[in-house]
Amino acid sequence: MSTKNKILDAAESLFADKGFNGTSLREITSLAEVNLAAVNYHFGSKKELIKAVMSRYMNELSPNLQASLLVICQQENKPTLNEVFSAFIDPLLSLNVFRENGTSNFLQLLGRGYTDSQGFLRWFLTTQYPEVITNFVTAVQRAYPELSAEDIFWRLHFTMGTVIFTMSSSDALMDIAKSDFEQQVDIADVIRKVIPFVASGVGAPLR
Amino acid sequence: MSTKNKILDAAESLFADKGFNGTSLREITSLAEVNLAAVNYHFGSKKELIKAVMSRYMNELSPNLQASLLVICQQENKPTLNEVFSAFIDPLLSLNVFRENGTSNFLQLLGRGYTDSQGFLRWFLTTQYPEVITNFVTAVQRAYPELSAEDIFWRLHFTMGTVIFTMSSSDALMDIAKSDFEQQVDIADVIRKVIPFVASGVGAPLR
DNA sequence: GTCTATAACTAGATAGAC
DNA sequence: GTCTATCTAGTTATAGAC
Repeated sequence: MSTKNKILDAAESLFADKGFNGTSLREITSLAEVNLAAVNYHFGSKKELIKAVMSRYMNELSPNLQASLLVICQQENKPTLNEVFSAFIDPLLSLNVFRENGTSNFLQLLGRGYTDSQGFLRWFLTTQYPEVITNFVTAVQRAYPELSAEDIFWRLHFTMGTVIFTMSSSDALMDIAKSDFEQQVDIADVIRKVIPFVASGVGAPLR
Repeated sequence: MSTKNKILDAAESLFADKGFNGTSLREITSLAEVNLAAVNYHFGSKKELIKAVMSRYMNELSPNLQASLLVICQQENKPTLNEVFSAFIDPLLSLNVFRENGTSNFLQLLGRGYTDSQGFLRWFLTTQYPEVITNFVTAVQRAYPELSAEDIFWRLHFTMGTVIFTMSSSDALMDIAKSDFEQQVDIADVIRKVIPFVASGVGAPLR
């Protein structure tokens, strides 16, 4: 395995766990068992390393998600909101095949991107991968045409909040569920629990 | 105004904006216009300062929220979920009287506590202020008795995620709403928008 | 490409004068 | 209680030998 990939793998799990600010290049290179200077040789800076970690996932997820949403948008019958949100399940879970713990790592990283580092990652994602958002909005509009553009805007942000926050504390939540309820849950279970919640929230009656 | 309070005020707004990890004691003391050494003199350490900032809000909010939830729990008729969640509105908004931007600062800090600093703040809040959670769970159980304890646990965390995430990016969201939809919204409006969303999410049908 | 060594800087914390 | 000065340890980043 190349040095570059060893760094990406180590950075990914440390970033997901401790945030971007909370992780030093020294921790990354020592977990990756490569030299400290290698990060700057291969990526130029810590900021570029963060982008590279996220891009590796987005390039894997984005086409799958596009395809999945396209099916929803092009089907004859009007989709339900549950169907729209369920379109995320397979693309997200396929990240687990792509990389060990891929789904939860990716979603945690996404959460970090919105809270760490004053939104530079949010800017990066929305400018580099805008189609994902556009397609999603279209799908929601088909499912619930009475929702105004403003309401879609607000409720989609509520949805992102629910998912991102849940995923960024998913390890802790799964631990609590295990100790308090003897409930053994994995990331797929969490996704299946959160979808009815957000679908119902987005579909809430208007005033 | 005392040095101690100047530090608390400065720390609060910097922490809310840039996170606990992202804010240095030097930034805090220079915004507060006090000496660097004053933090360690008055609070002992940065960690203790974080606790002090949160405690100031929790001690204000907690009794108001308790009273508000008690009314819901003791009323004759079974409450709706909308009523339960609406019990949060006044106590949260009263933080704006207590401190400038109190509502949004507090909710942003709460969000930071779940993602920064590996959950030490979550531990602090749940052990120091357990009644808040207990009363809330009781109210939800009255409104929706079919929900199991596990489901309540998960859905309440989804709710926290929605609210906390929304509030921690509320400034950005209100700006976008203004420029894209000519919609002038304030923090109270955002709260009124989010409540039907979470009430409907918590009330989603079981499988 | 990979290493050592180190520059240049920032962090939290503290000793001791006033 | 408040200050300056400083310590120790951490950070990112880079220069230059191999």
